[in-house]
Amino acid sequence: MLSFLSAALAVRREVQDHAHMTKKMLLKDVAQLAGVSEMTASRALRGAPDVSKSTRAKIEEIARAHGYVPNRIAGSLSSQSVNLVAVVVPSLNSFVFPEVLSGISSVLKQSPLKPVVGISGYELDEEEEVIREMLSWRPSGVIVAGLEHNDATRKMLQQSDCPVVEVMDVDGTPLRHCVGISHLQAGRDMAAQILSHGYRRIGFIGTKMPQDFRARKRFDGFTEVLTAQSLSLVDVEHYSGDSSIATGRQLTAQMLDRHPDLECIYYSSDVMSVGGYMHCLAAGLSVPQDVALAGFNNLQILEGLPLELATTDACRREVGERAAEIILKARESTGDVAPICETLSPRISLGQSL
Amino acid sequence: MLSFLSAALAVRREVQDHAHMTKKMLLKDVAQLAGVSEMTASRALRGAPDVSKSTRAKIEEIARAHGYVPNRIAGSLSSQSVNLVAVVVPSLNSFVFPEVLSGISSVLKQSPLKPVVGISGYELDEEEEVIREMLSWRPSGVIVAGLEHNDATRKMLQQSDCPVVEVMDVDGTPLRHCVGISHLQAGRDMAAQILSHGYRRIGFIGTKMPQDFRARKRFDGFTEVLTAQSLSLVDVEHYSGDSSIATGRQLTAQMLDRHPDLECIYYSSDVMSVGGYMHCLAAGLSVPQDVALAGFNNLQILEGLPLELATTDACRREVGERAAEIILKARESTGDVAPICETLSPRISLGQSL
DNA sequence: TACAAAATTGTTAGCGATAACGATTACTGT
DNA sequence: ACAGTAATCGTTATCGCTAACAATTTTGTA
Repeated sequence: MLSFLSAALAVRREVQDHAHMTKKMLLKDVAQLAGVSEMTASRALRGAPDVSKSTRAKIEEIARAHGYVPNRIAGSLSSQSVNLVAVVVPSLNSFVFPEVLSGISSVLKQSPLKPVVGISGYELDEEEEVIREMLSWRPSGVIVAGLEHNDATRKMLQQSDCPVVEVMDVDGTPLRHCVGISHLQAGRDMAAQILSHGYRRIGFIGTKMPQDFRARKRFDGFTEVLTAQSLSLVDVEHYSGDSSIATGRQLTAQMLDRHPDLECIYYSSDVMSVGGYMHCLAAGLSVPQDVALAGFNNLQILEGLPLELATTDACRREVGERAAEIILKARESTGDVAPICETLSPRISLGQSL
Repeated sequence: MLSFLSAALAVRREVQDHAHMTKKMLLKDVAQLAGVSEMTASRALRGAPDVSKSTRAKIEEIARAHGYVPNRIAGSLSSQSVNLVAVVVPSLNSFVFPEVLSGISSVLKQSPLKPVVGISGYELDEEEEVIREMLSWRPSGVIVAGLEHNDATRKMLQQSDCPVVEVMDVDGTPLRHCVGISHLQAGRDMAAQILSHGYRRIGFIGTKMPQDFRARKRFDGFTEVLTAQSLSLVDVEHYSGDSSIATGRQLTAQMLDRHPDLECIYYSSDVMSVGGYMHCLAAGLSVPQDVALAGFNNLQILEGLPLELATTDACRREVGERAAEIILKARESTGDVAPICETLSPRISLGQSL
């Protein structure tokens, strides 16, 4: 039953014997062993042209046999180029950014560029530090979530001579390139949908606004439409910390407790609306008859629930793809690329919860 | 209502004016402007000693004013040290690794080290490439999920002169350091629990085994205990691709369709067991009366459900913390650190689904 | 066969920072 | 005021690799 384990062990032992024989291999060592100059070895291992088939093979063979791992620090310093793209996102727990990353990776795979992720924790000062750290490695591009940065961050990004793409949001002035959706409009659209379904007593549950600019914009767009109809939110609840199903459930319970006649709740995230739905399931409330629910992001966790919850797709994967394409385009062209700003159209899924 | 937006715009414009005035600042430029040597500027900006309070202040001021971002490529090449820790995980979508990362980050924050994430996609050859890439940057440490690697990967990791910690699993022979739980034992324990509750007609739903060694070990441990009781799994379902609630729901529906008399299902992941639970909710089945469910990982999404699902906590955060601590310890001590292997004890939560 | 063009290899000079050590200046006590 | 030590600051030599260009070999062709 465990045969695959013992097989693995046998292989490992065999390899360990070779281990101590080898010391830190340098390009110089490979070159010497191959009887060529460092330059030729360098060219061969990089796949550069101007190396004969035979010597290239010999060099590659020696490098592999000795487990040579090129020192990219030295290489990058010399060639003045780093095949990394800095990707700065607020969090990886929120279920939303992994998909953006996935879009970025899939596009970058066609190139030698590799994404490197930094986490800003929804804090502008932390973001500054993360970006400074990433820029100190002189990446080939920067993709950063959001349009809001502190002065120091903006200055750094502008002075960096690599392409910068701000993603996820288009409501504001981008530093240069930008891909995303209008959260202001997403909020407005969902409000319109909710109103068109006849709901009037509406509540909102969302993150502490100063932390999450995009959630704030959705909130603003949402209330803007309500106000235009001379309506206002019956109740608003703000939480700090990560969104979670548990928090969504708890806050929903509290809000419905305060306002049993609430007709609809708009959440700043699907994770929260799922929590709200869980409360309804546990409390025996039927959705949308007793209360209607709507979230945001169109996260994967919505799939498979007994009921399809209303949401707005934030085009996360596509945002990642487009951003990466802009980086690639800027890399190819010699001069500056004219600022590109792509506004994607978020799609509302009404599901069965409205 | 949108006042915070226009404020942001005003600030941005002001900054842009400065942008074009500055070119690529080098340490040499900072030094020159401060009227000191490169060395003093370097020392000042690094916070190294042997710089007077006043000159340090002057240099820092100039650097900040001109938006100088040190070139860590040059710095690292010179100092032969890189303050990065490579973290290689199979996926970020699976809900499980972000928490490991979080544990790592929290510990590394006490040091100058920063984690850098690489994704191996549950493929050993992809893992090899990712690790080669990371090692080429000469990190101060490597944390990699799993004990199974191909020969080339093992060789690289052994030859690298930085500490290597394999995490999440202890069933096998670690290259050197290792922190995790025994998945074999986790499988056995859950089987024992399920049997002790009287269930006999049991099914299993899990990932395609060759991809995920730890899921395979849980499966092996699980069936081992069943076999010891002369029992065998009534049904086994394997899926490929990422785990998701939708897949869990669908496969559960299919399995219960094939075997309506099934008493209990063990899943390789909580994401899947939640899906199973969703099927039960939708199909009007009561858990555990009609069917008992058990998952693995103790993911956050379990919190807030109407019913607490049985699971095993994989100590993800703690694993990350311990691994980072080993890296730090190895960094401090001059010589080699004796191999450390920490086996954490996974805690089973029975919840109400068994 | 010879000679230019093409293909392959080698040489020189950094890339931008820092370690190590040397030089200078600033204090300290008597 | 002056030796002696401590606090600052500067000079030199890399770090490991790669552009750019020079040198060499191979190839093609008249």
